[in-house]
This record gives sequence, C-alpha cells and structure tokens, in this order.
Amino acid sequence: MASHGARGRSGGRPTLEEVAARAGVGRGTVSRVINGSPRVSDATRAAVEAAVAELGYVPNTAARALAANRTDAIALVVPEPETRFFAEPYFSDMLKGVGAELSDTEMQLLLIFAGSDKERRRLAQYLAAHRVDGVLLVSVHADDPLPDLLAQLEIPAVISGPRSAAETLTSVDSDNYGGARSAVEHLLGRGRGKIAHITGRLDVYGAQRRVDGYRDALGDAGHQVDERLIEAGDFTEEGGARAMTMLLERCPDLDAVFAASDVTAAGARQALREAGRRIPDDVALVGYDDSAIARHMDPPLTSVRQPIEEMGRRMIDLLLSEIADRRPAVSRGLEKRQMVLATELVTRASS
Amino acid sequence: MASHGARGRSGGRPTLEEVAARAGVGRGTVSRVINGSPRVSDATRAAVEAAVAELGYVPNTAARALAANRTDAIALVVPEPETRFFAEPYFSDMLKGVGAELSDTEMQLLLIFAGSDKERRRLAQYLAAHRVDGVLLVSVHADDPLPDLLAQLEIPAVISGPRSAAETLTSVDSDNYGGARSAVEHLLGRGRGKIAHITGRLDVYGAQRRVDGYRDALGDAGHQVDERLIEAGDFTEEGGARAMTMLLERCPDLDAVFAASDVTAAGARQALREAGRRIPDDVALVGYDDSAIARHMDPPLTSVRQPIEEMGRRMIDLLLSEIADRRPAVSRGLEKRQMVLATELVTRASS
DNA sequence: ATCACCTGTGGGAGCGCTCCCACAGTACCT
DNA sequence: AGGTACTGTGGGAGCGCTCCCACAGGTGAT
Repeated sequence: MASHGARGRSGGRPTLEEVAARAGVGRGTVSRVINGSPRVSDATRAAVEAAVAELGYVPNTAARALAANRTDAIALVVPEPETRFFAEPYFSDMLKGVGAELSDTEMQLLLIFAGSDKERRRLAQYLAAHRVDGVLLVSVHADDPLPDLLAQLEIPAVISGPRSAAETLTSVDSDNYGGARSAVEHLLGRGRGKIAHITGRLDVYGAQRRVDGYRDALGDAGHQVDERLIEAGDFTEEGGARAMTMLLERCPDLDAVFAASDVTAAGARQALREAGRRIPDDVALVGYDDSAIARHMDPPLTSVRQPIEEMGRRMIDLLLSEIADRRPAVSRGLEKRQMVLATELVTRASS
Repeated sequence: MASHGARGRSGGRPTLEEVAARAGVGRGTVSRVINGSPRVSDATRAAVEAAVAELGYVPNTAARALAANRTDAIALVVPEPETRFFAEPYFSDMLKGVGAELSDTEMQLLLIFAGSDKERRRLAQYLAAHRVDGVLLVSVHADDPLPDLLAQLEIPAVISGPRSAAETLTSVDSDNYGGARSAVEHLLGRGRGKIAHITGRLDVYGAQRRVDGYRDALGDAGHQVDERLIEAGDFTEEGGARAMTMLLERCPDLDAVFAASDVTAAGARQALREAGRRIPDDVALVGYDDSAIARHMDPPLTSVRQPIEEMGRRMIDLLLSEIADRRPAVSRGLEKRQMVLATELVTRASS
C-alpha cells in the first residue's frame, strides 16, 4: 500500500526525462552526463548530477540496451557435465577473479549452463540473439563447436585453456608445461630417480602440456624418458588408482609419482597404500591444483598451484578490451592474445 | 563475410514485424503466438510458427523487457567474503540445482557479488532499478539489511538458510536440527557416552539448530547434557583445532565429537592426533556437509549430507511461483513458505 | 562585415516489443 | 428483427533510452 502511494507520484521510478525537467535541461544532455561524454559544460553537468541524486535516478537497462544495441552483460558459459570444472578450487576461484574485475564496471555476469543438448540449443539462441556483449568460455573440449559459432557470430570471446597450440580465440591459461616441469624438477631435486606420471585426459590440451613438461624436465636433467612410467588417467580418483596399480605392476621400483590432478593423486595414494608403499618414504607424490584435498590429505600433498583467480581477472580484462575494440567498428589488430600465467609449487609432506 | 552477406538482407536479425509480414498477419498476432496466448486460431498459429522457423526469429529481450516491464532474469546474490559458501560442495551443488531447474524456463541467471561496500551499493541500485524479477539469497547473516530492502522494494526473494525461526522471507533450508540429531544418535548407537559438540558460528541460525539437535538427541536418550562438552567453533579448521584442544583439556575422557562442519572436523582431527588420540578407536568423529574433505580424510569422515542441489531446485521453484503470483497483481496468500529438506548421515570409518 | 568552425545544447526519430482498444465475424439468445 | 456475448485479429500508442541533426552563440580568420 505504501508503495502504491509512492508510485502514484509520477508512476514509478524516475526516468531520464524527469531528470532533465528537474535539472532544466534537455534529454540529450542528461544522456551525455550519465554516459560521461566530455561535451557538457561543468555547470550543466553539476546541475544534472544534482537532479540525478535528488530523484535517485537509475538508468533503465532495457531501454538502454534497446536503443544502443548492446547489453552490458557478458556470459560465463559452463559445460556442466564437466564436473571437474565445478570442483574446488577451480570454479570458485575463477568466479572470485571474474567478480573482482567486473566490480568496477557496469557489466553484468550471466551464468549459462551448456551441458545438455537442450541447454546448448538455448545457448545458441541466446548468442544468435546477441543477448550478451561477450562470452567467457571455460573448460572447452577440442571438438566443441561453440568457439566456431562465436567466431561466426562475431561475438567477442575469451577461452580459458586453449583447445590446442593453434587456438584462434583469445585465451588465458596457466603454464601447464612449466608447472609440470617444476613438479618433476622438485622430485629430481629430492633425489628421486624413477618418476612416474599419471596423465590427465589427453583430449585436454593442458593435460598434454603437462606430459610435455614431464618429459622435458627429465630429458633436460639427462634422464632417459621411460615410456612405461607414463600411464593415462582421466582426472578422476578411480582413474588415478587404476593407473597407479598398473604402474606398480610394470615398474615396482618407481620412487615418485607426478599426478595430473590432486584427485588423481588421491586415487594413486589409495593404490600405493594398498600396495604397502609409504608416502613419501617409499614413493614421493605430487599433485596438481592445490585443492582442499591436497591440504587435507594424509600426508599433506605437494601440489602445483595455478593462479586461477588471476586467470579469471585476466580473462575479463581481455574480454572487455575486445568488446571495447569492436564498438568503434575497427578492430585494433592482432596483439598478443594468448596469455599464459605462471604456476607455483606448494611443497608439503608427501614429497 | 558469410555473416555479412546474411545480415545484408534486411539489416540484421529478423524482428517481430518481419515475421508478421511473412506470415501475412498483424504484429499483435505474432506476439500472441510467441507468448503462448490461447486466443489464436490453429491455422494462424501454424502460419506464424512457420514464419518464425523460416526466418530464425528470436525475440529481442531488451525490447520485451522495456515494453512488458519485466526482465525474465533472476539474481543469485553471493556474499563473497563469506568463503564458507564458496567452499565445496555448497556453491557448485546449489548451482547445479538452480541451473537444472532453470533450464526449462526462459529465465536468465545473474550472478551478483555483494561482498564489498561498493558491490553492495551497486546491488542496491540494481534492485532499485528492478533489473531482475526475483532474487535468490544465500548465506545471509542475521543483521543483513538486504532482506528488508527486498521486502520494501517488493521484489520476490527466496532465502537459503533462514535468519531465524521468525524468518519472514520465503526460505528453503536443510534440516539442521534433524541432521545433528542423526549424527548424535549414530554416535550413541555406537556406544559412545561422552559426546562433545564443536559448534558453528552461532550467529548463523543453522548452527544454532545443530546445537539444539545435539542437546535434544542426548536428552531424549536419557543423557544429561554436560555444558562443558560444548565448545564454540566458527566453521574454520583453526577454530575446530582450538575448540578440540579446549575440550580435551576440560574433558579428557570424551569419546566422541560431533563437529558442525567437515572443515571443523579436520581441525579437530589435527588436535586429536597431536594429543595422541586415535580415530575412531579412542574418539569417534562426525562432521557435517559431506564434502571432498570428508571423503579424503584419514580415516574417511562420517558426515551429515545436506541435499544442496535439491535446495537449489526448490528455491527456484518457490521463486518462480512468487514471481508468477505477483504478475496478476493479486497474491495467492500465505501458503507454507518455509521449506525444510531432510539430511542423510553418510557413515564412514571415523565413527 | 562575412565566412568558417568550433562548443554546448535541445529534441525528433526510432530501437522491437507488449498492451489494449477497436472491430469484424459468428453464435445464441430474446 | 434486434440485442448480447463471445472469438480472433489488426494496429496505434508507448515503454525509456541513444543517436544524430539542427541550431544558437562564441571566436578568430579573412
């Protein structure tokens, strides 16, 4: 009831027109002020700002979007079935970075799930309707058609984790190669000689890069890479346990394992226990992600930490600049659009 | 280039007007069809649908929002500094539920962080501008002004975790009282007699309810509640360790601990180890949340699982029905608007 | 004085929808 | 025959902005 009374005054929230009347200026001038145009005299600007404050004016997004043909919104597209992405710390950390970087802009963040076919069709409609100014893509598989759709629709997009070395989209990634190297070098430095590697899903580019880092770290240290010490995992605990079992069978004398994720390491630990190997006395173990699991494992797990929050921030930076570039029709050309951020090895009792 | 050719035809994406022309009907009729109005003949409907399909028409959200004064968007407001919420499994599970329930509606999901003051001011503006049709509120403290703001603006809202027994907002919660009871009853059933409780932050209503459940479970089993066996924690690992240390000092003969969260239990486990107590032989341990930590703890932790994904789904259900209720001006009155979902005890080796 | 060219400003047109009034057509009463 | 009451449809008005053209008034060159 109270609200009805309040609305009665002028029929709801103040409009730009009412602000103009109050400030004694035209509609165009108010628009210029709230959009930060420099072509307004100081006196006028002050008058408009006062009127805005007095009326508590807030621009109507829908009207603005309709008139200006932009949405001031970006979408974070999440491939839901990919539970790996939802796992701690990835998703929450990235969201923190994204949120932080977005907080001093006017941009909205839309969360879109693209797991099921139905959801994907809906997403395609969204994009076709240009309901967002830009898209953040995470955890995309090599054969996903989404990036091409985005390119075709000319929608600015940034991908986290490029699909391959030849990624065409702007991308942000952590240094999987360097991270793997640092893990292996750490183990070598601890005097370990027979270091095994349980890989991630090899259709994920980052997992491949970790294998590359593993190989090169060994090679550069003068070790011959023993293919029998490499076993494919899939980022899951079961996969880690399975791989570890096979490795122990093949090479009972291994003295260290570098796993492509903490969850994988947890599975490996299980298998090692069951085989009666002590960690780190018999076998040193290193994981990847520095998740809660690593901190709480027994013994606590040495792990490679990715700057995920920072990645989220950088993705927003790049996306916003792509959006800005596109607005004045002429793109600013080919800058360096593949960003790689350093990782950090967090040493704990497992190695 | 291809896309430019396609756009050239009529200057961009097809509009409702173009669909109308193509189908040989008026604008209003097309609007009725795409909004599912029953007042359209079957023949006309078919013609319009054909035209929509041929042109690949997708309604312009901005125009619709402007004309209809609704946004078809809801906001999930996240109090960011509250890292507890971001922790696994809470956030990701809830998001899964929310996403699933939203996937067969036209609603968009906006993620809004309301951590810093700046972000909160921005949020207030959002809400004042009615840029969303409804709000999902999670992890709200007793003294948060946000719920009142929402009520004042008459924006439909659903809260997860009521602020008190007298919560006025529609809420969805898990049965904290029952969950705690089941944990304590389980320990009693295992023959434990001196069961301690490390609480959560007591300014969180759910934490209070867990204390209530703990007390009543003991009382109903004919045990006198020993106040010295209750120690306040804060949902953190350090808090759990601190509380455990104090409990051991005060009551060295305790034989079980019910912790208000898995993280708290992890801290308690640390303190128990350092005091030389074996789990579960000397002291049984039960946590709350059934997080990754519980599964990977050594020994694996018995824990109370909350149906968080289900909570997300129910929140959306309730919110959508509130939004729908509000549309035809007359509210459908006071149904049961406080929903409580059952928990489940997951038994593992720690108890 | 005339012209050119700035800066600052007002306001019309139009973005693509929804809402609602008007009205033709049909059906069924009195 | 005239009334009343539907159903289905067309299209004007208007949502609150941005864009852009027009124009007033100032400044400095010719």
